[in-house]
Amino acid sequence: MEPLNPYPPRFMLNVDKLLPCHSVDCVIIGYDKGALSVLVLKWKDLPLWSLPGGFIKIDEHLDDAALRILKDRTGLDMPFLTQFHTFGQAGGKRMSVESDIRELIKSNYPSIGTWFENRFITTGYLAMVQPSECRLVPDELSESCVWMPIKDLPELIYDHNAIVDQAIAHVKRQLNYLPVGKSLLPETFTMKTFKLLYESILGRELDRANFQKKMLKLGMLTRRGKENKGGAHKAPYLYSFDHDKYQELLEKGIGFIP
Amino acid sequence: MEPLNPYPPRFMLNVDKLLPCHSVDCVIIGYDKGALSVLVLKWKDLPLWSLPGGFIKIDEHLDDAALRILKDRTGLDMPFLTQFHTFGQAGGKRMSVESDIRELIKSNYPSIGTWFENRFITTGYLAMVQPSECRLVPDELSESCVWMPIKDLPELIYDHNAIVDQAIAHVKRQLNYLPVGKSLLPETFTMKTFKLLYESILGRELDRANFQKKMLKLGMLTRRGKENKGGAHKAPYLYSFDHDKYQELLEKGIGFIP
DNA sequence: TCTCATTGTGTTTATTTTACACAATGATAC
DNA sequence: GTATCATTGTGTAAAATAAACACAATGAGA
Repeated sequence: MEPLNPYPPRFMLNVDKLLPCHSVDCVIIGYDKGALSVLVLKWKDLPLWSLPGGFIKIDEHLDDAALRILKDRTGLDMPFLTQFHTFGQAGGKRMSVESDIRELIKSNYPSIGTWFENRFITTGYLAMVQPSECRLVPDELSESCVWMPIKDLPELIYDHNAIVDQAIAHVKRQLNYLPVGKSLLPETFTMKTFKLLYESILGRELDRANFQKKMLKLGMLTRRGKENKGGAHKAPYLYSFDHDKYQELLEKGIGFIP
Repeated sequence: MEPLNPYPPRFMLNVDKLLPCHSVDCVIIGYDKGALSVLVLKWKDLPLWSLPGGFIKIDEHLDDAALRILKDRTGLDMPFLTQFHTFGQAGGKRMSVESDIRELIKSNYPSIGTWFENRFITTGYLAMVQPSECRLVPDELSESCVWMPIKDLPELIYDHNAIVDQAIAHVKRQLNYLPVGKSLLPETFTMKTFKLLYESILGRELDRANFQKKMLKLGMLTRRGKENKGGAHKAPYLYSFDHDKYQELLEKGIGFIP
């Protein structure tokens, strides 16, 4: 005998313990093989993609809600995480897309009730992580949780594409105050990797020689030996961050890039 | 015959049409006589000071709520207004102060009911205005609405003092991207006034000659004649902004100050 | 051992920042 | 009138920084 409903309710929100008009969306950025990626969720049974997000418990700090969501998706405990904007749209584009999605949710997950019909204000959080450190786990509504190159993101629900754009713009503008290197690079890395990271964020090429000299002069890098696995060329040094010095420079907002 | 309740309900919130867990607090900054000031409200009948704030209507954009609150207090239609942080505290300091205030509100404004017992997430908005352009109007809970020098603010309710501090820190850090001159200075001004404004924001002295040359070189100032009312000294030029050029420089984030 | 893309560092030039000098101004005091 | 003087507008030299490019060293692969 076939089940009557091919999409039985597998998801239950404890709605009574959540703030009814505020949510969190996370733009989780990773860097791998020379490109920036964002963590996105593929919905169960539905042709929808979205950012990892969630709701805030009645007695939970907003930042803690973001941390919890991040930990649930990536397993990470102490990632770099900061809010970058609160999106307060009441209607317009968001609502028009939402109506389709609401229908889909209603028919597939009737147990959620009218929760998704609430009007939510959502705070966008930016996280920067090392993909290799993550143990990706989709949420109850999703079938998978994957890294997608920022240059080639699928269409996301609501205004999530715009949220990603704004997160990237934030990173670009706040570059001198964000721990991009420390958060996105592995423990040791070559100067070429470091420069490529900056170039993918800034969207422009940097002079190799000047980048190298500037970074070294800041005094936050420690040489860790040589990487002997490249091709037919000089083996580059490996570097790691002097975390104390790095933090000190960041707080003073001393620029890595003018 | 005396009224039974010396504090009759004079204030009614249309609670049904408001988001129940989100509010807006405005740090409205003005500049006058060489000092930065913030607009604060003195509560009716209570020894309390607070920032202008309010709630968001169900179908209102968060930014529009902030605009509405700002217009209600100052009469201004097109001020510079931007959000700078969303405060998501669930308990701690905020709640402990809040309990006193809740008692006061309950006994004095019983019609409000338990609204103020909700847990609110609040988005801080920064506005920069010219005090001389404002027609100050207190809100329903307040008896007055006044400019207070930032250096000498009274103790404010909740965590409003911390919100002000964070707003100022935001202005300092984002100085090169915020229209401080255009927003805070009158139509015409002397270079000395302009420099004093930057000095009060940055909290340090700037070289007079270099400041002047740099600002002139940017090409956003128009000379408007001389100010002939000073003391025994050379009369300074008056300047005004070339608004198009000013906007262009701001968007590119070209620095006024390195 | 020769090749060669890549790497580390040096040098030169242009630009910006900093510090300070100095003449011009114009209301005030005499 | 005119001498005074704090302030203002501009200039200039020194120091620091950024940009552009040169070049030798490296080391796996041919």
